[in-house]
Amino acid sequence: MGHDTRTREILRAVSRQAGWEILLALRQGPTRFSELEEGTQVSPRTLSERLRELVELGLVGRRAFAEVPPRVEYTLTPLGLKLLEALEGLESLLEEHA
Amino acid sequence: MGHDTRTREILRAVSRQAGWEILLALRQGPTRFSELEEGTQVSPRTLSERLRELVELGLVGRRAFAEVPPRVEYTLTPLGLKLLEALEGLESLLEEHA
DNA sequence: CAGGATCCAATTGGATACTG
DNA sequence: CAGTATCCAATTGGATCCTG
Repeated sequence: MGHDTRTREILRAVSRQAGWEILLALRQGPTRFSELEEGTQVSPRTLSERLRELVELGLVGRRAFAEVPPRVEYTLTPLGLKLLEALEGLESLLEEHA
Repeated sequence: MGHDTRTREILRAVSRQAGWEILLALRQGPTRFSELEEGTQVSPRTLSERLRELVELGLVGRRAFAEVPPRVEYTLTPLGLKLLEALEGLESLLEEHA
């Protein structure tokens, strides 16, 4: 384990269940838990776990509103956006080479 | 599931056990199975599985020599090298932002 | 609505022993 | 040497039900 641990954690999170889909969805703007649930077709258990990871890694922001019923919005952080763009760059690099 | 499946498989493979370490080791030049085993500290089971994936994905090349005892050398393909470089670029992008 | 808790199934990976 | 086979432990994720 070296200084690259963080990068690997990020790659791991993104490549795991619903990771990539969440980032794509959030690029459209702030998104609620239930919207992500529909969009990603993933179980609440997994969705909440993945979101927690992504928030912890600084890729996703979480904002809770004191309302009834409760509302929580997830957003892409600037870092999350950069990552997503970098990954898409990587994607086209791989496509050329296919 | 869309056209990005391949990219995700690649990210997944690299972020899994010994994935990244294999690519790093291979950049030094052709490497044998046993050398990778020592270098990555991973079980033969996992190492062989990961290598098979990476070969299948086109990131790693495999060359077997008809010798006794047998010799097999793994190398980085041009695509593997590009990927590694891209990932390192991503790494420094993430570090700035840490 | 946004999750947490629980139980279970599938996947992943280690340890060890074995073979072409 | 370069793996494969087997058995087992740990991790991951789905389904379902529950709650602040």
